[in-house]
Amino acid sequence: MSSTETVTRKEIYDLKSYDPKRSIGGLLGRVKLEMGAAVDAELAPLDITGAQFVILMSIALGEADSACELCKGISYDPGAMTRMLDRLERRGLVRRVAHPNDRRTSNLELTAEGKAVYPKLRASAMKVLNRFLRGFTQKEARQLESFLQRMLENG
Amino acid sequence: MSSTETVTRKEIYDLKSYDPKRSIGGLLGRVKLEMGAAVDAELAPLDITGAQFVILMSIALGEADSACELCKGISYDPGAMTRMLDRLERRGLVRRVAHPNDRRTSNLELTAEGKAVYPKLRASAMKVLNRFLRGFTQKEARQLESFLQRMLENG
DNA sequence: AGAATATATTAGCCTAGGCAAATAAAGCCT
DNA sequence: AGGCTTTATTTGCCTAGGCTAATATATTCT
Repeated sequence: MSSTETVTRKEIYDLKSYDPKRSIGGLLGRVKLEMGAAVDAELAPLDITGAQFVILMSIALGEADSACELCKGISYDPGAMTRMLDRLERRGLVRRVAHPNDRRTSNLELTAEGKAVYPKLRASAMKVLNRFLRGFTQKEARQLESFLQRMLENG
Repeated sequence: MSSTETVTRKEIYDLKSYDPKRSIGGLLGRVKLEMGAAVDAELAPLDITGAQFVILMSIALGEADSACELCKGISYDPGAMTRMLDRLERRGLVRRVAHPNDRRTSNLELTAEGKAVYPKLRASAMKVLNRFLRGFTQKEARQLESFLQRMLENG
């Protein structure tokens, strides 16, 4: 064993090297913030917020058809979800339809207007995302996806 | 040119392949959310929130010594910052000291208690971050940092 | 110096999410 | 059927950030 051996660490950051702002944590928060603002700006002409976008997408893609499922899917507060859906319903994008067998819940559907804006939402989000990924190769993007996926599984 | 050539795309996502939830955007939001919750949980015993952590770190590292600089550094609302500093001051972690040459602003300092908790904050944040990065090699972590940095520069 | 401009902070109002309690309807157990 | 537990949603209250206007200093420009 050489006296100058490189120690193989299990941990990524240690007390010496950890710089909050340049760390993955700091960068991640920052990127999320900027990307969120960019999405909001992109959707503003449609009078739809980034938060609403997430809900609309979930419904459109059939990932959830009730408030409860929506909450489970994205760790969102049920009370906040009620109000979110109230807004989307008032806004004419979503409809609550009585569930045939369960009177506790409502099935959620996009209205005609909701279906009409959906492709625009999709395109807007994609546009922003592609902008932030300018200069990335497909391989790098897939790698970044996999890194984030792994972090999620570690959480 | 072969009829089966692979088209080199400039854009990472296209209308066919873009799946919001599995996209870098969706994953990023999710990871941020989970990591934020984990940091909050880790700091809860110290009665300090994740948001407060960010401010305290900025002050501790000398990245900002006034409310205004803090806001600039992290895109935070000035009004919210006033109230944030009010809370930190009431909490006994931060002190506003008169600036000798400019009576509009105050210099921000950590109190003795602030300085005392600082290492704990640092350790807590690091711990959470390392947990989310379990299984990552140093090389992968550096690569992830660089990806995020590039996204930030694209923003 | 005096006016116009820029900067730093603060206060008021609004929106929106988190939490806990309330309500309602299922589902289960016997 | 009657009672206990679970599930789904809603409501009220609290906290906290965003936006705008107000206030107080500084700075700059004649």
